[in-house]
Amino acid sequence: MKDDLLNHFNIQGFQENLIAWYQANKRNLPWRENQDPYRVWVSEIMLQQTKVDTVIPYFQRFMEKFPDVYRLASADEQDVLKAWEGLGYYSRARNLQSAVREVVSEYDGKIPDNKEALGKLKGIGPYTKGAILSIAFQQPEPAVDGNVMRVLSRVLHITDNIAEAKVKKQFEPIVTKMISKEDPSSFNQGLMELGAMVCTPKSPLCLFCPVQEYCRAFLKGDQENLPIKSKAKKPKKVAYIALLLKQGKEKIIIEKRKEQGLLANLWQFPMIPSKGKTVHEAEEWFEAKYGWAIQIGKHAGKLKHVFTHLIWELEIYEADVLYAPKKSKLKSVNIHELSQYPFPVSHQKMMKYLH
DNA sequence: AATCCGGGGAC
DNA sequence: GTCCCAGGATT
Repeated sequence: MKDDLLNHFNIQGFQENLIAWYQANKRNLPWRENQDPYRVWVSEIMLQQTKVDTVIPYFQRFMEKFPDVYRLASADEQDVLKAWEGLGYYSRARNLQSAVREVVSEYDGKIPDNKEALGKLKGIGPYTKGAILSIAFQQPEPAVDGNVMRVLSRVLHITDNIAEAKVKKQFEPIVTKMISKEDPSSFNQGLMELGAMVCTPKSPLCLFCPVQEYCRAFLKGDQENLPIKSKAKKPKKVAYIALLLKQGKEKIIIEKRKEQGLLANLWQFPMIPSKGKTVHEAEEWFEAKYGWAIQIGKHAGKLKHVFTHLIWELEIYEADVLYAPKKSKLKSVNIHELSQYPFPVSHQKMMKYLH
């Protein structure tokens, strides 16, 4: 990327227009009620790859349940995951709690206000570090997210592929040069708010843009073609037989997922990799893996669930327990107790087939 | 540098 | 269907 991007750029004029627009037009959001570093932190984690409107109710409930670092640090991880249920990227919740526990044990419960300590906490990367330092502590640190890259690639007419890590990193020194020393919080949030409300991915509202006069892409009529971003590859399909496995009339069998990887530590109905398997082979696979003898019965429906890099194709079957070992990975619970466990959305959809 | 990690909403 | 969202961790 060229290093003379800002040579003939009116940084002060850009700052003034952006901050004035932000102050006049910013949305009333729950995490903007004050600058409590804990609230800023939680909101920034929830907002990773997640829209504002999705986050709002989760943030409200999370703050009622875990109002400060001590309440979150001492909580049961399953309760934290339950509060995160449906929000996705569940490692965010587990990393957040792990980092909060470190803040309690190593920093006397006070969230660090320097980038060295903050950046070492689990789940806090370059963006979140800069967001907390600028918003909660008024430090002129860059916070480069997707909005900021889109806005600045247009304003400065940057044509590098923003999907590349090295290109992303190059936005940080640029923001460091552009950021307001007087109000870094409003500057960073202003860039993001502008990206969300005006400088949108498609059909940006340039006629209402407070920094239109500074925008090189608008000058060239190029705003619709920026930023440049290579496409992600398509997710792979994986087929499963998913079981509504009953034990008697009231009990249903569920299973806790592994500690690592996809949907870690969430609960699910038992799933059998079904590629090339007959129903009978699925029963045998299940007995070999769990030691439970089962009988698969009626086909109850099918579900397709799309992840970022994966597609689950679930064939849902009712099934009955013929024999259960005394000790098992599987758990037998009353149907009315299912709501106490954190389930991924795909398996919440499965619950509709229960009767 | 590439891959993994959710879910939803706008179009 | 496509895109992408206040990204980070792992390999």
